[in-house]
Amino acid sequence: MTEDDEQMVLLRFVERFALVLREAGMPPMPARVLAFALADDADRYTAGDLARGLDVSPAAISGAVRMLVSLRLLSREREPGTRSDLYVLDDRDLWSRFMATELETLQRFEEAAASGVEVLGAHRPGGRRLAETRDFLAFLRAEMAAALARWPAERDRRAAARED
Amino acid sequence: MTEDDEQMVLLRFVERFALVLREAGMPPMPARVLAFALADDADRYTAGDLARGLDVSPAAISGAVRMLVSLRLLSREREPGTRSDLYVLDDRDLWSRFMATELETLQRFEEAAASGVEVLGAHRPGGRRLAETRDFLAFLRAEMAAALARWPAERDRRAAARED
DNA sequence: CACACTTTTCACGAGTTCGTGAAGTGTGTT
DNA sequence: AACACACTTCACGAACTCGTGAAAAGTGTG
Repeated sequence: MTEDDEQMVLLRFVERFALVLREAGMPPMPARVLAFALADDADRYTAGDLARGLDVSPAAISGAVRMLVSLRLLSREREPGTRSDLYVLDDRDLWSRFMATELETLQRFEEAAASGVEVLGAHRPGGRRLAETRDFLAFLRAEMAAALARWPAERDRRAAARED
Repeated sequence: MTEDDEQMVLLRFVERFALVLREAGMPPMPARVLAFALADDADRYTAGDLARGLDVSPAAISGAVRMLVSLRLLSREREPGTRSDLYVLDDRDLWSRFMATELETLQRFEEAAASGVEVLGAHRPGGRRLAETRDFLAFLRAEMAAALARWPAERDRRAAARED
């Protein structure tokens, strides 16, 4: 397999994975950058690396990494004496952080439902449905947070099991 | 508070709640219809009810309810001898069903990650990251499914507690 | 201090999505 | 059988999103 073939395989995967991220609400370019940083073998990238690797304009990278950094899915580092930032995908708990943003979404749902109960009144059918919604969301959010907290131990347990 | 004022309060809430649904990936009109059906006091609606209630064209309702029905968030009923379908929001486990679609998204992530491990190779850094991703997603999906299964009992427990 | 290099900002064009009005379809009524 | 009513489909216009190229800004080097 030539180097170009490998790159092709990688990019095809990137598009496939990015598509799922997009369906989950992430804009196309951040999705591609995240998928690429995850699947490519390097563990730190300059903006130029990402642009060349994905074969897109540097301008597109700029916006994408800004979003990913703000979501804490990528972190920016700077080696002293160099003129470009390095973007690092901290894979140790990348997905916990990804899910943490989902939890925030869940919380916004919950707050919206709660405010609905307030303005519409809990005694009416609509308000009662909203109250149930709010309770369910609160329950689910707590459960998810607990599950996320359990993951590191679970991961180590699995890794230890594989050692045997 | 006049009837119009109440309607205004309701519609304001609908837009607020729909916004969160949209941020979670639902198109605007289905989001509004779902929010309206949830917060308004009726428990079944004709397409016309929804169009008038939301003050949008019947055409917009048509597409929105089709999507919501296909997502099983709304169900279609037909009273014999009437010429319009009735849309029912089955609030008993509306949110479990909503979350079930989220679980499918999670599964697509998982499958995409797994296929990446296959084509890229588990021994390389990128492949290893994807394998961890796959494992995390599998863990989380199992945890969420378990939490969803616990909800009905939990809800009843809470309802019983309120009775005291 | 000017230059070389990288990244960012900006404005534009292509493509997509959304909701409407108008026409069409289906169903029950007279 | 013709009509009345409700809903659906379709094509359009408006608004938005996305990624690009060009210009600007920032940063280390000679």
